[in-house]
Amino acid sequence: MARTQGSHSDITGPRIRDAALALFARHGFAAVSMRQIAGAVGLQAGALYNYTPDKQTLLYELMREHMSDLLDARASESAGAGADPMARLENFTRFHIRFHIERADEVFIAYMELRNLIPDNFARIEDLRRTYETELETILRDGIAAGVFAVTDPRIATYAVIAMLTGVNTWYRTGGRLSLEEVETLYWDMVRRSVAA
Amino acid sequence: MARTQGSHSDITGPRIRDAALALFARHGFAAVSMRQIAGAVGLQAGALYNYTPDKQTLLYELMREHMSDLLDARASESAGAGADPMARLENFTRFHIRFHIERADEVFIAYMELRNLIPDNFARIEDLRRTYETELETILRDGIAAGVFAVTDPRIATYAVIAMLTGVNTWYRTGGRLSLEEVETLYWDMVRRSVAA
DNA sequence: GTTTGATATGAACGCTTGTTCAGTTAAAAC
DNA sequence: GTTTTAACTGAACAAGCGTTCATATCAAAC
Repeated sequence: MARTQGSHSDITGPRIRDAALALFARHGFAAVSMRQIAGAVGLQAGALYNYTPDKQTLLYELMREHMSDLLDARASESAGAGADPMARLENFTRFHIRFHIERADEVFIAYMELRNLIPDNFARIEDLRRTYETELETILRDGIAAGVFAVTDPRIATYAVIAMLTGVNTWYRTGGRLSLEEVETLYWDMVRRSVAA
Repeated sequence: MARTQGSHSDITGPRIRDAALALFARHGFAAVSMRQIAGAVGLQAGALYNYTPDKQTLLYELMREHMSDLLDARASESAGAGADPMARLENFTRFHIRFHIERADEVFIAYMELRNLIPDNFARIEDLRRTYETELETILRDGIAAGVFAVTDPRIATYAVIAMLTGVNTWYRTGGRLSLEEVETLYWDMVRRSVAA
């Protein structure tokens, strides 16, 4: 009988998700067939349905896990960040760049394939994203209240900073001209100046 | 006989491109069929091949025209912009936001569907984009030379500013809280501070 | 009024799609 | 050693895909 949730050992489920992730990132969700995914892990297409109820859910789970990982990783790192808004903003900036570069495929999918989610799933992913962005907005508001930031509209500034940071993914390649540490510092410099009082 | 380039009156060609544009933007290139496009303009699928040799070229032409329009519009506006780097940067910033919001569908496609282009077409579109971005990089370099900008890495700063500005498209909706003029001013404020000496 | 030629139809082509399922396999449970 | 059960295959399903083409339509040209 078909079965969607894990049993005892289950190494196949993650392998399918990894293959789907790579293929979706390279060719796009709509352009990848279940047969291609199955082929990438040495199975026939029908066997995939032991691990996912359908293709849509496979995509949704990839996105949900990614956003969930993002929020968990962020929670770990912001835990010991102290109260100073400037330090928190630097911490957020460097974290965002590092995490997003480390998971370039997941990030790409989470941005590009939103329209392939059914409305319910779309709303859930957007909710997680809003949670993440709200932390940045809070940092900005705290900094304004403390007089260290001069920002007219914290919500718009949040969008602006996130877009700028996520943009690193469009050009950064490992082994290029700049190390990740250098990139972080360059961007932190621009973020700081764009909001500092 | 089939024919790909315009004849005398030709209102159908543009109507097909408009329909394809809207459908590609909403559902993605791979998820839209030639029959859907044809249906949107009241034709059968076969008739589309009087106007385009294939689906791929239809996509490529949409992107190419968009990038071409962008470069033309930019050339017109930067013509009378003077020599002051600060003024040129403000002009570029406001132009970018305005043009990209006015053509949200085209922008969306030009970013999202790059991977559906065959390599030759991809290279051509990227070339046009690089031309556009180079103007911003030149403004930044001129401003550094003139001592009005303090930017460590002009190429990275170009990427950062473009990403920040294009990000407006992900949240801006006409009739929302802020007018386009207000958005331009908010972003110009952040761009200016992020690069000013 | 006939001819021309562009424009459209609608059926057909071969192929791929997501998904289902009866049947095979092989290992674990008793 | 037999039974149970999860995992997988391979074929099938109906539907849809991009594209081609013989044929029809109909306005403009002569």
